[in-house]
This record gives sequence, C-alpha cells and structure tokens, in this order.
Amino acid sequence: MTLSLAKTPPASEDELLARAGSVAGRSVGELAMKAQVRIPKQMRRAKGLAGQLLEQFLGADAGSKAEPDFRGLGIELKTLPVHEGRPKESTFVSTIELDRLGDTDFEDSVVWHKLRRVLWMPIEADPSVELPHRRFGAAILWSPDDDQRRTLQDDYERVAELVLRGRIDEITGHLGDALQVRPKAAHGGVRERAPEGIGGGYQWTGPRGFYLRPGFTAGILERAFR
Amino acid sequence: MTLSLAKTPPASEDELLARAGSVAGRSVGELAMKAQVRIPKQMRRAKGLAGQLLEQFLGADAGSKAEPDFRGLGIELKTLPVHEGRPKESTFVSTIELDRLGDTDFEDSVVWHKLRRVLWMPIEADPSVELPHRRFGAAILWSPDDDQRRTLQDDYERVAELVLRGRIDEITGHLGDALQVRPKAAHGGVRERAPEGIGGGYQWTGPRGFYLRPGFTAGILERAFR
DNA sequence: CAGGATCCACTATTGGATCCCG
DNA sequence: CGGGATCCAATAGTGGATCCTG
Repeated sequence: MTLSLAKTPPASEDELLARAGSVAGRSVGELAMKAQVRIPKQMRRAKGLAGQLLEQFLGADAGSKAEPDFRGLGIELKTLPVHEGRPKESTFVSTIELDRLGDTDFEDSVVWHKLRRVLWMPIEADPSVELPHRRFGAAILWSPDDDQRRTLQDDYERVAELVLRGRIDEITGHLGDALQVRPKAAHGGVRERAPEGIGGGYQWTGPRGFYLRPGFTAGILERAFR
Repeated sequence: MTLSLAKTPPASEDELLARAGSVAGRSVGELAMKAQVRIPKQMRRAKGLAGQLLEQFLGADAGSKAEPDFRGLGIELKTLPVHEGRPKESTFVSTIELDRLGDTDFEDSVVWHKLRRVLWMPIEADPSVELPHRRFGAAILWSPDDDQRRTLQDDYERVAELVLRGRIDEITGHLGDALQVRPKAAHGGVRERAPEGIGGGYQWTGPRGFYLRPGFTAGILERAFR
C-alpha cells in the first residue's frame, strides 16, 4: 500500500492495519515531507510530533478529546519509542481529573477506555539517530489480557482511593506496578483543584497524568514478537 | 545464655543455635571487648572482622579451609549486613578454582558444600552507626529450597561451561540470577592460571569468587521473618 | 490547556576493586 | 594467599520537569 495522508477515519480494523502497514519502515522525515510539516532534528524540540504525524496518516479523528483516537473502532493510537529491543520511555495515558477520579469506577475511567484496545506503533529511539531518520516499526494491535487488566485496575484503584481521601501528597511515581502517576504540565508552576478529603473542601496541587511503566510495555512488545 | 568465647565446636545444631542466641542483640564492640580484639570505628578498616569475631564465639573450626565453618555439623556461617530490612551487600561464597571448575559437578562443588546449610547472622549495616555499636540480629538456619537450589545450580553450570571453554572474558558480574562471579583479590594486579579452552593450554587471569546477589539473600530474610 | 510525548537530574543498583587477619 | 567481607565509581533506572501544536 502506498503511503498517503488519510482523508477519512478507517472504517475497520483491517483498514487501520493496512494504513499502519504503509507506515511501517518509513521514517519520520518521509511522513513530514508528505504532510508538509517542518520537523526539528532534535527530539527535544519535537516531543510528540511523531505521534501527531501518525494521526494524520492513519486517520485519527478524536482530536484533543478524552476518547480513543479512532472513535468508530474504539482504538487508541500510541507511539512506543524502542531502543535495543526495549521501550526507552514510559507511555503517557491520560491526564487525571482529580476532582472526579474518586467517583469513577475503573470500567468507566478514561484510563480503561484508552487502554482497552491500543494500536502500538514502535518507533526507533536510538539517540545517535536524528529524528527525521527514525523509522516506524510494525504495528501491534493489543488488548490487555486478564493479568494485565487486573494489574491496571489495582493500580488505578489505589490511586483513586488516595485522591478521594485527599492524600494527594502520598501519590508519587513510586506507586503502581504498571500504571504510575507523574506530573503532567507545561512547567512546574501550574496548579489545579483537588479534593481536600475531610468535608467537601479542596486543595491546590500540580496537574498529574497516568503513565505506563516501560516494564509493562516491554511485556507487550515481547509477546507480540515472541 | 551468657555471652562467652567458645572453647569447642558446637556438638549439635541446638548447641550452635543456643550460642547464636547469646550473640543476638549484642554489639560488635561487646564481642571485641570479650575477645580482647581491637576494632576500628570505620568499617572500611575492618571488612570481615565481625564475621571473624563471630567464629570465635560460635566455635567455628574449619579455619581457612574450603569446608563449612562447622565441620561436624556441615554448617557454614555467614554474616549478612542488613539496612532497613534489606541486605546491603552481596555475600561472598567462595573463590573459584578456575583450573578445576570445569571438571566439578555442582553436587561436588565448593559452592554447594558451603550453601547446602548456612547459619545466617544478620548484622546492622546503618552507615551512620559506627562499627563497634552495630548489633547482631537473630540467627537464621537455612537450607535452599528446590527453587533456590535449581537457580544456584543453573548459575553454577553456566559459569563452569564458560570456564571449560576458556571463555573467561565472557564471565562478568552480570551473569547469574542468584550466584554471580566477581573479582576476588587483594588488588587488581593479582594473576592466576585458567584453562585456555582449545587444547590443554592455559591463560592468566584475575582471581574470581562466587557471590550471592542481595536479591537472593533478601528472599531468605523475608521467608525467615514473614 | 489538553493531547502528543521526551528530557535529564537524581537515586538505586551493580559489579570491579579493595581492605584486614592469620 | 585464602577466607572474612565492604567500598565506591560508574551505570541503569526512575520519576519530576519540561517541550511542541492546535
């Protein structure tokens, strides 16, 4: 299949996989050229750009929504930076709505909606290769198995309980076997509201997001290619 | 039981455990005083001294032999530095006789003879506490369970094969889940003979020893106190 | 700001080097 | 030296901070 910008969302998983197949083996530079987008050579100046380019070629239609990228298929798109066979970074899943987290069951959570079905697009992450020359790999269409699902839910529920009790300051990146909580903001000064725990008060704290640890995504890679 | 220097080897496991009980809770300084031994305040100047003191109080009789410390009982004595509930260091098991390793089955190895039954004496390893004030903990009389035994044997056999093939330079501290190989010498300049692999020749290389990784001894601690 | 992510300072771990005693 | 071990520089890994786009 020829590499081209998607004009419409994919109508089926097969169509999505066909589009993903047309991207596999291509470099970020090739996609940027076709999309008429300028890309910096240094990753530092282009965090997230490869993922946004991919959206255009695969036909993601959710925009900046708390919904899966492919709404019709219920599939989320994630790039996965891989170096020497292992994920180089954690994977951002979603921001945390601190004010609502305590009232939301895992089944109804943004985390679960984003992770129940994911199209992983591996991308080379060798620091010695400049961004335009980094290539995409073969797509992996994944859903959590029972174990993975249980791990995710346990991690989620532990965090939800702490937020509900107002013990935000006990939430650090150390929590969670697979799903971890880390700051998520343009810079450290940003503040947002969170439950205060006792009574209906609130407190101000930094915005946070859910991330998948590299060890967890490594397991996904291994199963896919083993 | 009163703390006192042992005049004879322990006649039974119970006697050994009774002596160990008399040491539990005592400080290195107390033992040194009774043994009329001078000890430096800094651990750096006294590596191994706590273990040697213990031998005197428990009645170890093997001296500097490749045999268990308590010959009659077939029990090896090991101190285990513990800080915040975890072993702070790896545990030295034995030197490696490179010239003989390839011909020796695990069952007949020094490693197995030393590890098939061990009296672990935990000792405080808080860096902020000077050596004389560090205290011994409650003894753990341990034998490997089937899993542990299998892990040790697998690690041993992998090393033995590399030595036999003369691929000494492929042996690094990275090998081994539980049992690891590391340099063991007064300084880096020491050299000894090892098989060269092809034919009956030999090569010169640094002396090495077997060590247990902290993760393995952590498991022993956890089972004993859980 | 929310969504796409990676950066990089710091911490934890590792494992090669070293220290004391008899 | 062999047996008793720990030291500590270097590396791997973690997780708080940050960067770009629309």
